[in-house]
Amino acid sequence: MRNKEVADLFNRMGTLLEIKGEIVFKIRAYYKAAETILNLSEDIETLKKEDRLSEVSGIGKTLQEKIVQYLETGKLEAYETLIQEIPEGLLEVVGVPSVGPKKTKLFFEKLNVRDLAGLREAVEGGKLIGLPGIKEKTIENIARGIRIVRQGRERMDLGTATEIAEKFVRALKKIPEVREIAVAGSLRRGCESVRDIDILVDSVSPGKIMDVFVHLPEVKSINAHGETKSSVLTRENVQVDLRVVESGSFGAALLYFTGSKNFNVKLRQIAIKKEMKVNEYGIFSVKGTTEQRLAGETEEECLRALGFPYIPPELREDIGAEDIFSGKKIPRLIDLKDIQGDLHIHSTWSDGHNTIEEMARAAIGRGYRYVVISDHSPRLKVARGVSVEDLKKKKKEIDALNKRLKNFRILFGTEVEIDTEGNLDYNTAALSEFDVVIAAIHSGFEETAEQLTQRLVKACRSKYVNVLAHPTGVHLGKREPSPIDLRQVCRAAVDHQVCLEINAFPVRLDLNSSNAHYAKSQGVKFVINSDAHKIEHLDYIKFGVTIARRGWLQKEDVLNTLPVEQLLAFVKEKRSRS
DNA sequence: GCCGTTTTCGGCCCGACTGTTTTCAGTCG
Repeated sequence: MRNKEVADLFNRMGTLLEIKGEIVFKIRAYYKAAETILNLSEDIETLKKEDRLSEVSGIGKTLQEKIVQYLETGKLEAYETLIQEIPEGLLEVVGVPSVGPKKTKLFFEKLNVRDLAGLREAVEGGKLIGLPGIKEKTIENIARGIRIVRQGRERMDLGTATEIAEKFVRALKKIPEVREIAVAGSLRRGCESVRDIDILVDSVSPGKIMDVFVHLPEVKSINAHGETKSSVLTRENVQVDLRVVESGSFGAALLYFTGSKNFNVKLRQIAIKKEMKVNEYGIFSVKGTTEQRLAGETEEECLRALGFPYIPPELREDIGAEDIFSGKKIPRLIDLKDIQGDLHIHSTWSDGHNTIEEMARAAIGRGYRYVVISDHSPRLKVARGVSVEDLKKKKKEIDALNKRLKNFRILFGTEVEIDTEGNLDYNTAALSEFDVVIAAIHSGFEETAEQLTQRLVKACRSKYVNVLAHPTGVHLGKREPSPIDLRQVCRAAVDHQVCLEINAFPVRLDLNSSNAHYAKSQGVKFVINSDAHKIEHLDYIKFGVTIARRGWLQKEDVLNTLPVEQLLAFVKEKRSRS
């Protein structure tokens, strides 16, 4: 897949054209194309080969030619020409907070600033003083922006972001003037990772709320402090934005601040066609110069005014956008309460922190009907994988516990290693003893895409494998997803009755939502698992459900929404088949 | 640069905050 590569190229093109001062619509076309390509479920090379690039909306004749040229030669002439004129280093300059394309151009033309280092020198050398529209305050802001860039504001995982957001929500809720409060933005949409946190408050005293907010102990510095909108940086370098509106606008504001950006743009375009207007204060009908408010209090009401049913935040993305805007029915998405058991849980038998009993009781406390204790296999030495000899003892412990537990089943499972040849780390005799077998790759990620793909495919062919855990191996901030051929893996999974896991561990979230959406289209069945290594991790399951929802999954797509008997029947059927 | 059951030309989402300005441009989301 070279989709990301092409998308990056177009994004860079867009930014450089912005600095150059091209008309905004041309620039927007590049950005839009980049985003579309990034969200394609199909390989752009396949589309090119099959001459179907023109089917992609937002990609016209010119961009098609550019894509073809780049894919074939590895270079784009237009880009090479552009960077002769606008240095590539300016891409990092324009990335500095409070420096946009206009200032970047100004610094380049007047001071020959060509990259971030150049900007820093110019600021420290006092060179910015005297430039048009630049005074002391602006220079201060730029200096701060440079510091922020150098510290690196990375994307957070959903777990970290949720924690920080909850801290702010708790603190703000204590203000009596807060009538309602909600987290919005990418966190509400459940994005795999988020860059900043958006909070929305319903109140008639915005000033008071703002004052409390910017002075909370978590706040390190204040980016902006206005009447209804403020932005701060926490001590962990996380940006938190707060917006205050009144009740009549709360739904419209929530809709607006939840995004996604593309979703909002689309809504507004539709509104215009219907002689309506959408902003954060409401939905209005526009007749000549008179505006009349039609909705605003709740999201449902706003969407209804525009002719839509309620659209869950997780679906307000590019994935499936065409279905939404063409008026297709919104399916009933899977819900956390549909989950009957967690199939991927570790215990002290390998690298877990809690005993089987402790994990089981915690699972009972969360309303589950069963769990699979799926400890690592011996090959994964760092995780103290369970030896073949110990498996018998472990099974005995589980059997004894099951006799004591009512209305709950502990299943005997494993997360068995797939070695570099695609073989499993337990022999057939051992594998046949498990109730459920999860297979996973934890090493040898440096292999080629083809090799990695074949390892997974071969694992699917084993009559004992029921689940492929974290199929791409992605680990936020540590490891990029393996370049596996998901199409082949999906086919093997369907052919051999293997479920693909949505691993809910916040730094993993693997499959991610777009992969899950694609896999569903290929007929794949799923399991959603926490991969818990201690009791508290069991709650991560909610992030997995969020990802599943973002992938348009329904209850019937997910195996661990079934009662234990049907789960075991699924395993039995495969074993009897091969 | 894209796109079209009002258009092949003339549109292309909307508003807050900041810092610099005497009414607005730039940046951000």
